[in-house]
Amino acid sequence: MSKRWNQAIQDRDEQRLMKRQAVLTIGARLFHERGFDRTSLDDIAKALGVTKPSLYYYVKNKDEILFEIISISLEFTSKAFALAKGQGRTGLDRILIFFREYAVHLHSDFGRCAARVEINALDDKFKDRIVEARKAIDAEVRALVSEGRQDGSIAPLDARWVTFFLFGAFNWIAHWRRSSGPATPEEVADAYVALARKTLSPQ
Amino acid sequence: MSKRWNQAIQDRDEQRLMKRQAVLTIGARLFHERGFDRTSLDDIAKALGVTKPSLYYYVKNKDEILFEIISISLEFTSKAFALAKGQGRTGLDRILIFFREYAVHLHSDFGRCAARVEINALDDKFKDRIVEARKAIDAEVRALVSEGRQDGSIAPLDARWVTFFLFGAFNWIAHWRRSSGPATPEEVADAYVALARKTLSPQ
DNA sequence: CCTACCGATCGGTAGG
DNA sequence: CCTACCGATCGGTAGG
Repeated sequence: MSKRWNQAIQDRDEQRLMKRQAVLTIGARLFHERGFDRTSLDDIAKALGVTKPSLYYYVKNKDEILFEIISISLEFTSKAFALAKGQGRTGLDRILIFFREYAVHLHSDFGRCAARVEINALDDKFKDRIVEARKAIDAEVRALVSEGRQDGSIAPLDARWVTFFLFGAFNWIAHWRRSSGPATPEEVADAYVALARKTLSPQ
Repeated sequence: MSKRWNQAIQDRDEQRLMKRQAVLTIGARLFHERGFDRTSLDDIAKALGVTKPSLYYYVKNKDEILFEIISISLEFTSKAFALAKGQGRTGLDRILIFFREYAVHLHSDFGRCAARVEINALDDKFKDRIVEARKAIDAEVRALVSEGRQDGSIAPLDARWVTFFLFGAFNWIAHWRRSSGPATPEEVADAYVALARKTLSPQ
């Protein structure tokens, strides 16, 4: 096979991946704005300038679009966690680094959609995988709380409650933030991290 | 008109109101579990042991069911706020009394539904009224934060951020709490109020 | 309070 | 990547 042939295939695959990404991004935006059930595949296709059947060249079905969006968001969240574990010295440090990354992520199309859109519509197979991944992240943050309690950087709080409490506070950003708001994502993140520090720190 | 006649009418009206209440309660439960769009009027009717057209004797349409549920929840929230203002001495006291009532409310069918279900499906008239009522409550809680800052019971925090932060933390209860969970509503409320106190209190 | 029904929407597919 | 279409669901109504 000539180089040109390989190149052509690679370009085609790359184009396809990029277009798939466009489907997911527009999907995330519309699902977040109108909700999953109130967004039709025609809506997504229209926003991309194609017809509905074309979408099936890039995704298997509507459920897969939402599942992929949430998967990508969860991968980002895991990376934020790894970063926090690598950079932070105390348990408190690590949690705050994580939540700062997470707060900024909640301002992106994927982050917003993943945190806000209900997954009820998905079938059990998809739903279970998402619930499991979320539980894993929840468990990791709880573990950081325990570390922080032991190294003295975090007050003796119930890890379970405070983790739910903080995820709720942060996830809510996806509900009220408009992209055209007055504050930047970083400003919101800073304000929220300061409040999280106050909630967690000893005394 | 005889007494018996008046009594009969009163009974009929009362029965109708009670049945309307049953429609709303079942609606709230199903909307919370499956989402508004994924709950059909047939589902609600079936759960009540009647057929769909019968529902129209008690409510105007599907939108009105959700709007009424949220209105009732917002009325409860306003009452909680009035209670807090009457009982609390400091700004911090008042906010914590309010959020304790609110946290318990979030365990009821109406509270859960109002805090979790998206209102996108409603037409603008309904939606605007809900948004306005929510803004009013938000403004009242912010005012309590300012009071607390002045009387020294609350740290010098940005009232806007901390109010969003706390509402997010509490509203999230409606997302993860199962009625069959290990903790009682009061235990959850106490744990959350303790965290809110830590977030707000000076030092 | 029910039977029967309409009109619209929508996910997905056939076939090219 | 498109035209044309199917089958199912669902809110709401007619008429009793």
